[in-house]
Amino acid sequence: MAMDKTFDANEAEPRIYAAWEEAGAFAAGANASRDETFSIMIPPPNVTGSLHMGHAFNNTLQDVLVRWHRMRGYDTLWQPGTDHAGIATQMVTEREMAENQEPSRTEMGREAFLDRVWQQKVKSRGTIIGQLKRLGASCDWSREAFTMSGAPGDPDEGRGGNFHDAVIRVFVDMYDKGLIYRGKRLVNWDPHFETAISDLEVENVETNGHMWHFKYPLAGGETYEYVETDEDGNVVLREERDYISIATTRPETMLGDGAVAVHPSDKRYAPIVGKLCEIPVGPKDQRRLIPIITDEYPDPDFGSGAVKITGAHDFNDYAVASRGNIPMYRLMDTSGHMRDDGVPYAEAAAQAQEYAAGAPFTAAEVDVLNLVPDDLRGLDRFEARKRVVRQITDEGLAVMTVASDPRLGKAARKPVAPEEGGEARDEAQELVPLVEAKQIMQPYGDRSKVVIEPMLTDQWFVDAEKIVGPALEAVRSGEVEILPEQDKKVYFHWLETIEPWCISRQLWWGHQIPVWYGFDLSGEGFRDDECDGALDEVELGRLLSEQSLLKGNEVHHCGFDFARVSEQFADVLGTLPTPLNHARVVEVADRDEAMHVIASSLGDYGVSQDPTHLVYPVWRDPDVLDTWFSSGLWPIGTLGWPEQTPELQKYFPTSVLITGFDIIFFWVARMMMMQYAVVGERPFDTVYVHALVRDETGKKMSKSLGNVLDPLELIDDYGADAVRFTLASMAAMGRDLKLSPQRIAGYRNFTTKLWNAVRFAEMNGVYEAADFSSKNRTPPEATATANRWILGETARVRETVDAALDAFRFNDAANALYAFTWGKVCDWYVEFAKPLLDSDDAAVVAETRATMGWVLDQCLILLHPFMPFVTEELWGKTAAREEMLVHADWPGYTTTELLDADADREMNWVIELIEEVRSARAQMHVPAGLHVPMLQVELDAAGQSAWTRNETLIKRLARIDSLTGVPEMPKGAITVAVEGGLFGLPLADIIDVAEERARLEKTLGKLEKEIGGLEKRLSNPKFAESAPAEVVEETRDNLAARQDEAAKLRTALARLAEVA
RNA sequence: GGGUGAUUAGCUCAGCUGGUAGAGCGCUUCGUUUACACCGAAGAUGUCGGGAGUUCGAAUCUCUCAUCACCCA
Repeated sequence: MAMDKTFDANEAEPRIYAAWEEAGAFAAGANASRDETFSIMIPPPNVTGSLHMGHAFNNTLQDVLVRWHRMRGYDTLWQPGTDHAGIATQMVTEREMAENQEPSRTEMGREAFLDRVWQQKVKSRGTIIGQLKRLGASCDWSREAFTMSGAPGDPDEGRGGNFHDAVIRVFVDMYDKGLIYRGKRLVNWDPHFETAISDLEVENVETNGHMWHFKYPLAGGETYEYVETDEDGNVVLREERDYISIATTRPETMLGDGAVAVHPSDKRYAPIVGKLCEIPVGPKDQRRLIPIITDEYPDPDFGSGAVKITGAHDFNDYAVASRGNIPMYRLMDTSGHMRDDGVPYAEAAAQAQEYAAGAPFTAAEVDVLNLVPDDLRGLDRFEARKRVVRQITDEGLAVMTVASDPRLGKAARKPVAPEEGGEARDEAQELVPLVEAKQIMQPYGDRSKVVIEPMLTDQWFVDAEKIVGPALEAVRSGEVEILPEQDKKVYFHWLETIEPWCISRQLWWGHQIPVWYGFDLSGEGFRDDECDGALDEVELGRLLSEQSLLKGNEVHHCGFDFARVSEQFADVLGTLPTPLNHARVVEVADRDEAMHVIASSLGDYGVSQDPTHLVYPVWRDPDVLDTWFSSGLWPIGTLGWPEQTPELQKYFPTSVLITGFDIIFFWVARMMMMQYAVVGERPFDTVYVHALVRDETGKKMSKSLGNVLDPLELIDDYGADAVRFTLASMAAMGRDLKLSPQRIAGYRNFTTKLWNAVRFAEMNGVYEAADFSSKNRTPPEATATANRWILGETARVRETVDAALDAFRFNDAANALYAFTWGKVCDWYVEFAKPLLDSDDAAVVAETRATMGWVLDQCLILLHPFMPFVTEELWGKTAAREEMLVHADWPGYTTTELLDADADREMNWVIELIEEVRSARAQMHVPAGLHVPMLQVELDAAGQSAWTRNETLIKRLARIDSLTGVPEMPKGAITVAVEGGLFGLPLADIIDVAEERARLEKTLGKLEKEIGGLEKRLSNPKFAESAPAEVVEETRDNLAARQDEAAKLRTALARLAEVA
């Protein structure tokens, strides 16, 4: 069998992967030989996603651990699957629908749209899975899960488990326990997708913005003395004012102001606290007056120190408004346009004025009011901003400043050119509106990339504070380990200050919230004047009025399905007077339909007086759950919970979670909270948090920067093994890794190196010599020092790799294997073996073949978790094997068993000698191919026996043709000094004496520097006292050796001087 | 503003519990030695960001300054 010179990754990888799958090599429990389990849940990629570098990194690390444990005989499960990724998938699907000119989402309606998304899911699911397979991920694909499996419309229903049931069950359970509630709160609203999103889905980006300064005139033209003082209390400004100055970055929200707040300690505004001021925008006749209040929130040193309070459109203002019972007026609709509903402005403003004057109000009443002036209604929020600014400025209510005010930013300060009449103007006199150029943090949706609007809406929340306790305690106590250490702090910090988690999304693709609403028929207390337990006619009349229904409150119930919820509604109805207690609960599409249904049903009853004809319509909450609510259940959900499946029993809690730091909050923390909340157990023992993959300049890879390295292209170019090995070798804990194709090429070369080492063995009959079929091969007995040495080195690297992987030090493991395979096996052992394989002694040849065969097999085994393809290929190509490499037994031999200290010392001496000779030759320009004689001046007993045993290979590798003992170094020879020996190369005629002197002096210089340091250390009496004995001894030995070598070099230099 | 981390060879980075600096890539020179030119041999380059402290001894521990990055407001 002749092997090619290189490994053809493109040809071999798909073939090998198919063979693994064919053999069921990745199935849960495959190759298990012990009871311990090892399980990993894949962080589910988005079902419509494609493999990026972060996935490649993340999954390489998982695969290394999984393959390692599987080979070690653990009962191993790598659970794969994908995430339905609510917003992302809905976005992708809608984009494709638009490209194909299909009807839009709203045109086709919810049910048809969901069918369409399911099609999309089925279509694109294979992409990411196929890409993971190309990477070599050894997941148990027969168990592939999906975070929405079993949901209505799932074309695969029955296969892939029923994640949907688990999710709904958890929602209901948490609802029943009071951990989930509905509330009107300020949430981050995405005007593009028209849904609420969680804090974590908001990206704050520093952008160039403006801060406008406006005057809010005091009501009734009142004035006060405004006094500003410096730090020492000296008055720097004193003037009569009839306004309060407000700075804002969002003028359009002024329309919804409910108050102006100042800090209670702010003396400047103390005279006007409690008075009213006027919002300087809107129709002049209906200018709204709002109170000036105090609150701890305004920073007196920032801006004017006075802050407008718009509770419905700013998170800080929301807090102030909540504290101060300030009405929160919603100004925008779901798409970020100024509201265009409700009564005309004049009417709304009049109502608001009553609230400002102290009239009682409810949140619902306030929310109905539209305080957008008629001329601004329906405008985009940014357009409205422009108009508001213009209106105020035109009216002269902007705070003015000189044109040279540095706060205006560079553009404003640009001097006016003379030809434009600039010289004639006195810039300092010209006043312009104070619009500060300012860097502001602008919130953007992480998916939509549009500016997020804080919006006051009804949403569902998880009361995270109530379930955070066990998640915190588990990490504090060490029940769950988070690596690296620093990420624990991040975890703690977030959980300790956790906010309610908004879990409802106004999307269609997702788990629909299992809550149904109905009209609250008992809310206002029915009168039963006739005391007959039946509804009075007047009440019926009231109910009949749709207007009454419109204003009525709603009740809701939560349950696993409609059947269960309808029982709950029926129970409530049962407490109502006749005929309502006879009503039949029916499900309708939405509130509007419910209104018509109940009205006509009551109408029927009015005529027929037959209570059994009455129906009570309920409608389901249209919202779906945040994707992370379901992926938070990934560990138990994929294992079949709520069923107590054997897999759940066996593999839960899982062993390790490997994930990027960017989803510690999104996912890790939530899995912790939810697993404890639902099953009361930790989801995993250890969390290994890895860094981000960046480009070679350290920038985050992003499509917009165009610096993405596509792992699939890299796999095409260099092979999956090279990509994997690169990632593993760079996986030092806690640091970003900067990836360059050059580095991957380097590791591709490594696979070639390995390939050719095996090729060499194959060409030298290694694989014909022994039986490679047995699964449990023991290390061969070796007599030759080189063979004994490499056995010890093999044991060393095995111990290093296991220790490193045990500690999640992937880079240490990979680098140790690289150094061993290339630096020890290829650079030295293969070279040492050449003369041995050429030996006339058949026993030596046989022993060397056996050793080489075994050592190379160990390379394949130990490298397999990192480079599964090339190793499997070589494993199968070289011999008939009992098992594929993927199921080979991971070795357990130790240095205690295999490391021969004498052989180790001897071979290191041989290596040193060869290196010294080579170095001397190269520096002295001795032709590389020339075989030269060598003289032995001094050689101790150990050196003598080392030489004898390894003569042929030393001669071969150092290009020496003979060794002759001489009493002293001849003049003009090249000196080679090693531990316990002094050699010379008598090449006086071909070398340059001056050059040889320079070479020796340089080496001597280095030695002397070292000797100086060592002597200084040893001469310090405190060193001998305080340092550990072995350190002192080591230092002494070291010094002696250096001094010995230096002495030899000095002698050599002296001889050289004689020549010159 | 709060927090976390980083600063080591030309570049990208290792260096875990303090013992006197390493790798890969790049660079220079040499090389058709029958595994490999995706190779081999040899070589050069570092007051480990500045300063101070603890210690017999600091890249490593402490403090401080500077610069950069990321996360959260």
